[in-house]
Amino acid sequence: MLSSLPPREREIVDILYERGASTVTEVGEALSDALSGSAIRAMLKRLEAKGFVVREASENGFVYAPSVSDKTARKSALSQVVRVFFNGSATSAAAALLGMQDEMSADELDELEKLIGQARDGKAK
Amino acid sequence: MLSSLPPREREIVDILYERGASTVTEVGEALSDALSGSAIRAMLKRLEAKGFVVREASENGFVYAPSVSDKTARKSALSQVVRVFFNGSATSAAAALLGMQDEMSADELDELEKLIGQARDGKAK
DNA sequence: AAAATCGCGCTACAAATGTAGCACGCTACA
DNA sequence: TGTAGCGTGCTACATTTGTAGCGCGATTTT
Repeated sequence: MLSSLPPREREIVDILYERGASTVTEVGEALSDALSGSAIRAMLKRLEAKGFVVREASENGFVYAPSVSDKTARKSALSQVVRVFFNGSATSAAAALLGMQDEMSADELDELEKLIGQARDGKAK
Repeated sequence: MLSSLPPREREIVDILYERGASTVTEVGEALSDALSGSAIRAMLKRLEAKGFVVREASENGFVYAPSVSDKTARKSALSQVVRVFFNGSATSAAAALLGMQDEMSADELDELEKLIGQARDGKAK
């Protein structure tokens, strides 16, 4: 569980999910406050030991990536929030998302409507 | 930011959001693994010092509550997830929520559709 | 009123976390 | 062809977390 990670480590995996596989330097750039390379490496190492990230060698050094698939991670992050903040109701969470619609275009709303239709169909069957 | 909290402290605030204001004992019951009362109290104390929880005396001891309103916390939790796991797209997050629709009834889907309509109206104006 | 409880705060301490410094090997290029 | 620069992997260490034990006052129980 991501939520079992200490803040800094958590921040780093988050970066990895946000930016995708990255090198130590890239992680450093994304960090909220600058850290020494070795500090970052140490974090990454622990993360690797705990099994949250994997690394792979490439030309300019290692690239680190989350070991859990985006898909899985998303799902668990989402249900976490739903449980804690929305009484387990995915619907109210979705509603809240709608409320932050400054970032939602008309097209996106259409898209969502379509998805709702599909969900309903799936249910009907 | 909640995400700056160490795992255990985080777990405790989560409980506070999930269950609402609680006593030490109640927190203890909700905890994933049993802790001594004093351990919990110590956590809560730190949380209070950091300003994440507030406490208020009542008949049977203190009740602890998150200092940040549910509303605010929800919003920030949500946008956190959206940023990290959904490339900042609230829409795809909502879509993913739909995907977890085992828990969504037809009524809820209707409700959501209505909300989309409203969002669209708000935009149109 | 002595004894058993209960919630509380304090202190203490082991373990985990957060961070930097150092020495090493591999480029690149003056 | 040395020397300046990366990226790396230790090791070390201060701080923070995570947890329990102890002693205290208030409340209940015999």
